[in-house]
Amino acid sequence: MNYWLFKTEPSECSIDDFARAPTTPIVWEGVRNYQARNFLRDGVQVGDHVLIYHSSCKDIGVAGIAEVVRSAYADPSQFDCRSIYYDPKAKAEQPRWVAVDLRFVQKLPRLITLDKIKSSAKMAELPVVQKGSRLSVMPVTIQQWRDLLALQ
DNA sequence: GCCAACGTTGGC
DNA sequence: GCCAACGTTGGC
Repeated sequence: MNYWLFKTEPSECSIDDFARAPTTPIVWEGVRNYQARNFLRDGVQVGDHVLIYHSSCKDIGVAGIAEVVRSAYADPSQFDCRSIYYDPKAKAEQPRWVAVDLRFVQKLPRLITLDKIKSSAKMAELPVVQKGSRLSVMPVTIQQWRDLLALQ
């Protein structure tokens, strides 16, 4: 089992959206970066646990936890010309992008803020605090997972 | 809205 | 395959 951190802009989809419909699978689509896609396609497995991280917003940080319930499949939004994620170069017989499905596990009682993560020496190696790190899907070690959740 | 740090594109 | 120009991300 692996651990991950997924970034999302809460104005698009936030932990509260998931909490409101906790039994509805969360379709994680729209990843349009090859390195992040490769993690999704080759690494993310059913049963993996995921930190939901809110970015590009007022309250930045880890907001909750989800679990993978479906591994990588062709991201439907790449074929949808009305979608902001539409990719005219993607072909049905050779999809470029993949999606996974998640299940809501919990919203953390309090956000683990980026400030707090940065101020923890144990989190120095966490990809999300590395300079220039912009991946929306990043691996997290079990130790980082435990240490991070211990910050709350 | 600024800007650093990427990633992508396309001409050559 | 190089690299300049352009686009995007995301914290501040």
